[in-house]
Amino acid sequence: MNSLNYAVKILKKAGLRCTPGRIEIVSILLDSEHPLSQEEITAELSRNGLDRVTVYRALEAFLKVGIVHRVETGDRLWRYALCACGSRKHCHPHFVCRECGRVECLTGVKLPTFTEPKPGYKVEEQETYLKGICPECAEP
Amino acid sequence: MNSLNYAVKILKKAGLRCTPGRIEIVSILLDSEHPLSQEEITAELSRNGLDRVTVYRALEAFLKVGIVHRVETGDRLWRYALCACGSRKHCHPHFVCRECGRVECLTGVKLPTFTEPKPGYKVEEQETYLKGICPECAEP
DNA sequence: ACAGTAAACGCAAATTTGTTGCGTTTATAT
DNA sequence: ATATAAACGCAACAAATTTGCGTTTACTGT
Repeated sequence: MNSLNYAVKILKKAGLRCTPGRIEIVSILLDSEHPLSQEEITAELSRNGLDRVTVYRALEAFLKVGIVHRVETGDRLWRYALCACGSRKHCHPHFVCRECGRVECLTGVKLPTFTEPKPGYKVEEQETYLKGICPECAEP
Repeated sequence: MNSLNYAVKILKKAGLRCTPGRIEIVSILLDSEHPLSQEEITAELSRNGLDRVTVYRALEAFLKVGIVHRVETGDRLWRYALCACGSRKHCHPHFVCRECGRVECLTGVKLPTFTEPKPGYKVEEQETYLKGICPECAEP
């Protein structure tokens, strides 16, 4: 199934409307290897793209119904990635390159789970960021 | 030793000037159980406090010489805590309460260290945020 | 197919958080 | 005491995101 059709399916399942704009956003996220910011998404939209605000609102709606997760890596940009696990909890750590700023989901890396790291402190969500240098930026 | 005297010591050791403003900022951080934002610090300053910009610049200077570490927990606020370990790397995870927004350093909790989670991806710094509900906010 | 309705949209303006420029004050080494 | 670089205050700026509001559009139920 191509990503446009799959995007429709995702939106329908989430109970959101299948507008051309939202379908395209989901499809862009589907095709991306890493979480994207509003600006990156807007840049990939077809010529007569969407308003910034519309993209922000769509992403917020996606977050609310749990089809994306949101990461903040220290550069004060929200980035969004489709969330296979279907919850807002981050099931994997994220790698952030200090050179190019790209964020990568380390889906293969398992994390220890903390439920109550200190008496009375109940954990609902867990995020780990590994910051460093990615293979492309490490090139000599 | 009271926190004002200790603050002077910290600043001297870091090679920074002991101005009344910076001494007070360090002393506020010393007395705090958790990382503080510029706004929280400014609120705790004595009546004729400091300009926002001055606080930001002081915190930036502290970060540069490594006497504080900075956390960003997803609400787009920088928070700063004195750093016993003397490095900018975060040696412990942080707990973030979804109700009151307060951030706590989990100094007792050990984390597994990743050096190369994926071939070619070199980790320099590692941050873990545990988000949930703190004992005070969990009260019925 | 068609009308009604809530969701989605676009545009303008506002908000929030942090930064820069620049002239003045002050801690500290000499 | 004095020179000087660090620290400061004020005003203006900047980037990312949010809010308000009127218009358009996808979908539900005839």
